[in-house]
Amino acid sequence: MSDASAKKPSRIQKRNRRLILDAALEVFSRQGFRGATLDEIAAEAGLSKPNILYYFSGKEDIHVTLLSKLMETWLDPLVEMNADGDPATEILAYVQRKLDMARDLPRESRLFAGEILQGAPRIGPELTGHLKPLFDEKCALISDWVAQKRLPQLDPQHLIFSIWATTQHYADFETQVDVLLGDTQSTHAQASDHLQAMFGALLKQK
Amino acid sequence: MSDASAKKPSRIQKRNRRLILDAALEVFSRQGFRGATLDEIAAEAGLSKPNILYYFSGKEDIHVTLLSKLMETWLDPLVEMNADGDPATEILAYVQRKLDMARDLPRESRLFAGEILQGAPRIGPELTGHLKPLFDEKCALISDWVAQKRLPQLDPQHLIFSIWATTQHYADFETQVDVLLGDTQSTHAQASDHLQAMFGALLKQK
DNA sequence: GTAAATTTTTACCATTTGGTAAAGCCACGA
DNA sequence: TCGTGGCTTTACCAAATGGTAAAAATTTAC
Repeated sequence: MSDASAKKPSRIQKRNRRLILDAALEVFSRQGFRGATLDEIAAEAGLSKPNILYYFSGKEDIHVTLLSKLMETWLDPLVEMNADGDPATEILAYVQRKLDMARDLPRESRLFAGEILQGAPRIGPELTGHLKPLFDEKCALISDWVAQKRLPQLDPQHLIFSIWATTQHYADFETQVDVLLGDTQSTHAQASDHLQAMFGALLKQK
Repeated sequence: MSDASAKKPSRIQKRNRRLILDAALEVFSRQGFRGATLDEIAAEAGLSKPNILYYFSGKEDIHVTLLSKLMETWLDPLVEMNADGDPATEILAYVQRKLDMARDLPRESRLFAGEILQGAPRIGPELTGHLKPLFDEKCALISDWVAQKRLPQLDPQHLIFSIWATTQHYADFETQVDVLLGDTQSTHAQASDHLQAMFGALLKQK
């Protein structure tokens, strides 16, 4: 009847697990799974390596935990896209939420990008299990909007790909963006203006 | 007086260096620099590890060689964007070349993406030395087109980012695209249609 | 305050990894 | 046929890496 996960975590457990996950996010997002080392994560977290293995059963456990927690956050902006609103407004608001998220959670974006780049060896099931149903649902919604002539003819699937690609680009390719733009302080605002204009032009053409 | 690189490479040297670089491209593009191992590259190339180190001075040498060779190919489509052509036509043709390249050279795209994701520790100088001047030049060209009213008001820098992001997405996030589209045979054609429509709408609005 | 439970450290270990030394192999010209 | 130079293999090595055992320290419950 007893369950290992039934006990409520102590204050120390909560603090240290958070320290570890935060450190691991930093390291995994830059080095990928195989490139990251427990020593590096330990150093970043300010804990000893065996201490880390007291809280997680291994390197993979940490990585999987990170990816699982991330998935919910990641899908949230898309979930919020509502069938009741104005089509173009809803989609442009989604673009904005996605762009804001790339600014606020760049490490999460890179973690996800790295995992997909490597062929999604550890997150594959989540993709088919969680992402795909939501993706299909929202594609169907956009298709409906098109059928109702509330949007011009367009390809819902590739529209969503374009939104993901353009927004996440600012997190995943941040290094390149920084090199090419110099030290502009207003990158986010410019990106927002551009993306709103671009997707606006696509969605509002008659 | 003698130079190590002066001797012309033998047939065997050319073949084996190509084998190694091809294998390394496969491994580095999936695992990143630190995640890749010489053993894996050796196995993929069908050579022994010491034999690989006979042709390259180390792991980093292979990686840098790959990235250097890649850079030229990578910038080519942008170089071809011509000041003499019709603005919208030139830009849309660039989008198409970039998309074709993502289809034809997905490993190269992922290699580059991985390097940028990791903060460009080994390609940084190439970015400022080669990419940035070209980027600036083409941004200036697009700016001119806008100033001449041959294009609507738009942000050249972020336009180019959007082109890179949307086209390379099909290579870098191939795993995710495959999961979400099922086994469609016509992904490339659909992507092409969508991107031409999207960037067309932006460039041709009055 | 003290015993029990939890957390942290110390001291390891087996495997993997990038890299080296040197012997062996092999093609080819004299 | 012999030697020479380029290529390949065998046998290593030191450092790094993921992980473990168990003692030591600390917190918590009573």
